[in-house]
Amino acid sequence: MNSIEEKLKYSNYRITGQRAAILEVMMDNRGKHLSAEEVLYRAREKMPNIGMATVYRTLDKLASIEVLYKTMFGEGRYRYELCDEGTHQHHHIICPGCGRITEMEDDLLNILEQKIESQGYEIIDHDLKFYAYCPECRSKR
Amino acid sequence: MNSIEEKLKYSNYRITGQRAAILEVMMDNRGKHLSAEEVLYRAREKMPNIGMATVYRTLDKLASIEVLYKTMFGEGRYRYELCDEGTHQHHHIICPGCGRITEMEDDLLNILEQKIESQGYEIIDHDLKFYAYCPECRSKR
DNA sequence: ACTAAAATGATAATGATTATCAATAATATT
DNA sequence: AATATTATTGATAATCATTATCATTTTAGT
Ligand SMILES: [Mn+2]
Ligand SMILES: [Mn+2]
Ligand SMILES: [Zn+2]
Ligand SMILES: [Zn+2]
Repeated sequence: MNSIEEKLKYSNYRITGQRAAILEVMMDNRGKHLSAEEVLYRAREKMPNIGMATVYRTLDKLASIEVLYKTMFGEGRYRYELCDEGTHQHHHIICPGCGRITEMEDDLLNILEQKIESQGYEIIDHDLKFYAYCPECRSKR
Repeated sequence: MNSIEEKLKYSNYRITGQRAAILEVMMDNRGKHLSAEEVLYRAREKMPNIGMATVYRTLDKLASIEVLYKTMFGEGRYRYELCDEGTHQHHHIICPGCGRITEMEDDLLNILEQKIESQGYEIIDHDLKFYAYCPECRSKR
């Protein structure tokens, strides 16, 4: 169960026009971290009458089957992005100066996860964020 | 600048009765993760007229000088706890079944942080969460 | 075509956080 | 000590992202 198609198939929920539009938006914006509002705006370019409740519902559904990754970068609203396929979800570096979000691949967490699993837990997900001034913002201080 | 007293002193903001009460609440609940509402409730036991705006203001202020750690465990509201002194902030394991939060010490992130700093970033903070079914919740499935 | 279930969109409701502002308290100045 | 200046407080209203409601529409299975 790895590709988006498989996840959708096994979720057995209907691929309506609205949902396809939202998924397209997310795929068109691979690597970006979109808020529900931004998704609504872009989805309306494909489907002018789509409502915001549908956007919220669909984003949550896609997140629940791990097609999307839903997280908050400390601004009081969730953002969504396509999940990494196969590999571990990447980490984020958020600059408190300019708000820019950088991504980071790494496998060190596997070690921690093994430790946690050896204590009887079943890991579903993880979320690692660094708050760090980026090189540009640092030079401006 | 490590102990709470030092942090308060260098922050030079006034230690009013309300602020002392809130700080006391947090110290009485070391290891717990309290919402603003819970802090309000407990603070009112010491100071019946304290208002909720003051609680929010104070919690944010204490978080800004790193006396408190403010984070969200995926339920749409922030929670606050005393910062670890000296050492690195610990990590959290959140059980999607029962909501229980477990803490975890570890130093592996130092390696990642060095990597990030070598790229010119200046790290302020980090936040690592694992979402994992706890042993009890696992056996109930 | 017919029926049952699922999805949609408009709108209202919720709930946590923030802003406002007059009243009060703390500190500095005389 | 009295006064002036500044910060803090609490009541309340405002904000804003997310959720709930519900009548209507769409879909899938027969
Ligand atoms: Mn990302
Ligand atoms: Mn903790
Ligand atoms: Zn920056
Ligand atoms: Zn549990």
